[in-house]
Amino acid sequence: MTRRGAGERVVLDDVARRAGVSTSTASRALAEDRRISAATRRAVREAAADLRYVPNATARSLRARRTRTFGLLLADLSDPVHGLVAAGFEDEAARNGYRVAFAAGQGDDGRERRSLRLFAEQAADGVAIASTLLDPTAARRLVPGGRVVIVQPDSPRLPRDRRTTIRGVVRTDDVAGMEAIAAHLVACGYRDVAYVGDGVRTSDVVRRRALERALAAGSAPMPVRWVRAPDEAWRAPGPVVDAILAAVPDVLVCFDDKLALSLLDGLRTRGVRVPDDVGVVGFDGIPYAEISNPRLTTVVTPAAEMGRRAAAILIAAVQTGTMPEAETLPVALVVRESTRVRGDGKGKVALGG
Amino acid sequence: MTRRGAGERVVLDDVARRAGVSTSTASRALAEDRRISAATRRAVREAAADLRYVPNATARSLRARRTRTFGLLLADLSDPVHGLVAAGFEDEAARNGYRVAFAAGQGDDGRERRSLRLFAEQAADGVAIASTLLDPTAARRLVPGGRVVIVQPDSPRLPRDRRTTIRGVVRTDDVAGMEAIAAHLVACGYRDVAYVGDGVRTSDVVRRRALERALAAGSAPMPVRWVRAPDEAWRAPGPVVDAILAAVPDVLVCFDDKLALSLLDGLRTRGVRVPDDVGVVGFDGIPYAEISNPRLTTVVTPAAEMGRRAAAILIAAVQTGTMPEAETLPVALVVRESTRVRGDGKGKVALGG
DNA sequence: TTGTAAGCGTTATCAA
DNA sequence: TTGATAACGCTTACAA
Repeated sequence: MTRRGAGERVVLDDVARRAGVSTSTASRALAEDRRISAATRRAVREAAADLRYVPNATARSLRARRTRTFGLLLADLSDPVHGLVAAGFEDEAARNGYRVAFAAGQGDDGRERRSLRLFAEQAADGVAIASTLLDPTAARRLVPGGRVVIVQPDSPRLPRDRRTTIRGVVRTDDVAGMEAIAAHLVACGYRDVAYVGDGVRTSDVVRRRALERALAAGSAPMPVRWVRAPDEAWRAPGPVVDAILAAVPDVLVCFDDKLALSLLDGLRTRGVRVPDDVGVVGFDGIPYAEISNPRLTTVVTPAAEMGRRAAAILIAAVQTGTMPEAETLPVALVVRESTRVRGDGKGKVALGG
Repeated sequence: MTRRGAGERVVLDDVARRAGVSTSTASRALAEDRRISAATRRAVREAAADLRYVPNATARSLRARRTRTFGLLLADLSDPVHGLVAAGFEDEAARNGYRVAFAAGQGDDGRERRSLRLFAEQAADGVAIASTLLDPTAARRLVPGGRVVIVQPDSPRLPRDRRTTIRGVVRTDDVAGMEAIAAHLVACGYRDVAYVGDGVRTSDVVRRRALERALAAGSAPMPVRWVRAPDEAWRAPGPVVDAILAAVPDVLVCFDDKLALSLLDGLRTRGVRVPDDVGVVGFDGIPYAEISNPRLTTVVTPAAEMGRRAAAILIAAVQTGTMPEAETLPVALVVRESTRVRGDGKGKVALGG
């Protein structure tokens, strides 16, 4: 009864016994409690080391009523943007002593809810959700404690303009990004602009509207055509390319880089040259956009930083007891090869007038 | 004392009380224990639903001495291959009721060990490690229970050839992949072959050796030149491109797709045309290789499937008590635009073929 | 069929 | 400065 079998795990009692103290003293000693004498502390530390004691986080969590675990829910771990968000989140969390449990929602409402429930059962101290259709209120209801931060919310019920105040949200300044794109398009002399996106996702609508508004506001207002590309069009861009070929615009502004890069390939297949025949602009700044051929002009968003901020916000929420207000991170237009200044009416004749 | 405050979490006792049964009956009822009458079970279920009861996984784990959690340790979550491994792992784990905690080791030995220790404290039921320098034996020592599976081990102490038997390992058949590449190079008529890699990582050495061996074995044996590219060369391929330009070979076989795609860009910058001036071959089959310009000839490895197998192996190990033997997953050469049949004075290959 | 009680490994309270 | 003891919330012998 006294001796533990070979396979048994070493517990605090074993350490205490070996150090000749009580369990509580051992516990306090390992926590470097000042009330325990230095000598006793050392003795306990040594006993623990000798026995290769590994504290049981489960028991500790049960007692402490906090797990030092965050949940991270995202649509797809293999997506480059989400991968970066996850990397930043994990880094910041780990740096502060938090573990990260994660789940992939696959954009499926049911799966997302089930994952949140699992996080709730785990008693995660906080949950971050990336690119979800759930709005913060709904998500919070599913997480006891309601400590939820949403990264790049895609809820139709959530205001995304910069002025609106809301808590527990991290987003990029997409409007500023589109304004920068618009200015660039004007500077390049593009006239016939088309936006490529699904028209459904909130972030898609926000970006398109921002582009329209920015281009309508200039000294020479320009309308924006709209090429519909279903959500997963980047996997098989053929139909979208067909739609584009029906009336090739001067420049395509794409919802994101994945779609833009996919169109680069699709257009090449059909013999359309970028940027000679048509310019292409992306959004996100995924790593590959830097080395595509042609390299992609895009708005770079700080994906890893968003993850880090999400973790930081949760940590702050744990410490202060209140959820910090939304953060909107800056973006930057990076002009590369897929757009360029057009000749003064020379070269290609504009199709759209 | 009887009534819980508003913010308090609902526990099993509350459910039991509301259903008018004891805690144990409630517990059994929620577990659909056949000994509990159907009526009681329903009553308890309803009470739980009314109160929005969420079971406490921490308490359950403490009692059950298993957490239904796996740990996943990989170098970098934002790497496309690792992202896919993680996605597959999470999918298979979730499908079987396991949660996944993950940590990024950043290729740093100290971080890896610390992460494994955290998994140990968490009492993870199993741990998967991707692309680590730790060999299974060392890793197992750090994880109580030793339930560890290594995906694409990179340990110099681990045999990677197909014949050697070992437990808890999932890897791709790199040798077969390189043999396929060699056959393709021969078929294309390439004579001057160069391998680009760091010469340090075990997987790098394995791939290079396999290529050398395969090319030496043909009816017309060919030597393989070796262009050194430090581990992170893909981030800044300039120096490697310089080395290549010093004596441009017929074809470059790269350690992985990241490096190959980066070289595609670097070569283009210097005016070297692919595949006209030099062929390029990658390894891994990351999504972007399908739409690069030119599209990349590469060996496609089943990254997501590796993750899934790793999870399946851990699940089997939990159930059977023994770690299954190594699995070697098949790979497939996919010929695209970055290589092509030489000579015979043919013109440029048409796009989009 | 249901209830009582013990215990999983910690930490915090209260005494000494 | 240290030790006994009671939780934390759940599951499962053992009783009834």
